Amino acid sequence: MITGRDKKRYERQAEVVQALAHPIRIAIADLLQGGERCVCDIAEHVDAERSNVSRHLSIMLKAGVVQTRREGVMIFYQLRTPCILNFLACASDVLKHNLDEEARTLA
Amino acid sequence: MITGRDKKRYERQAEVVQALAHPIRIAIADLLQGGERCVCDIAEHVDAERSNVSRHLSIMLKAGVVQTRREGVMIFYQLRTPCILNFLACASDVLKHNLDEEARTLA
DNA sequence: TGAATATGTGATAGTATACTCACAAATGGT
DNA sequence: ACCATTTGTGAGTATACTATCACATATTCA
Repeated sequence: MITGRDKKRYERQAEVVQALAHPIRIAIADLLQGGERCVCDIAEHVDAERSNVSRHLSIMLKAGVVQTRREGVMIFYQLRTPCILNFLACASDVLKHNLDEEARTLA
Repeated sequence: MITGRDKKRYERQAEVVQALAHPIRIAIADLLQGGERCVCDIAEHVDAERSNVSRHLSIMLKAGVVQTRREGVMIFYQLRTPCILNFLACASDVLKHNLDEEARTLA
């Protein structure tokens, strides 16, 4: 059986995972592979309104997935740990498995 | 700018990530590290109703995160790829960073 | 076939999440 | 101080998610 301590840990881990569980937030993480970007660049790249992107970024920031640096009027966001990219790689891996299995089913 | 193809990919990756973005589903993934388990064992371990666990498992199954094997009346679930565990490890890593930074802030 | 057990599903209600609009806050330059 | 630009936030609506209950389905055994 799960203990109360485990439950807390799972809840916190879930917050981190949740911070990447949205197409726009994944697109942001993917973009930030190439280094830090300001909000306006991110918004343009993912083709979403700035206020919306700002909200997504605040979710990622709160979860500790990204960190910020101010330079003048702009704020640059970057990934806080490279292991975040493993999320994306593993997700792609799962998708590839799904396709393989689908192909096998149809064959 | 993001292309339509990218958007589809991000949406699909988000589905996979979403399939782990819940405390119970993380608890399940954590449990399945130790090998396949039937639904009844999982439900007991995560301390949730079977119907609820069944739904969470169906989400994970649909996303391709787990796979099943029937044995008599029981259905055993197991992780489909070990890289799933990286999700949890990386989430823990992020949480550790968060604690470190909090400690630095208070110091 | 009929009972017993394990698993999955429809319907519902409560909660949370996401997007948009309008506006606030912060900074730099004139 | 004022204005322009970038970023963040409150409010409201629409959508999606979660948990629960009751019931359906699938399998085994007698």
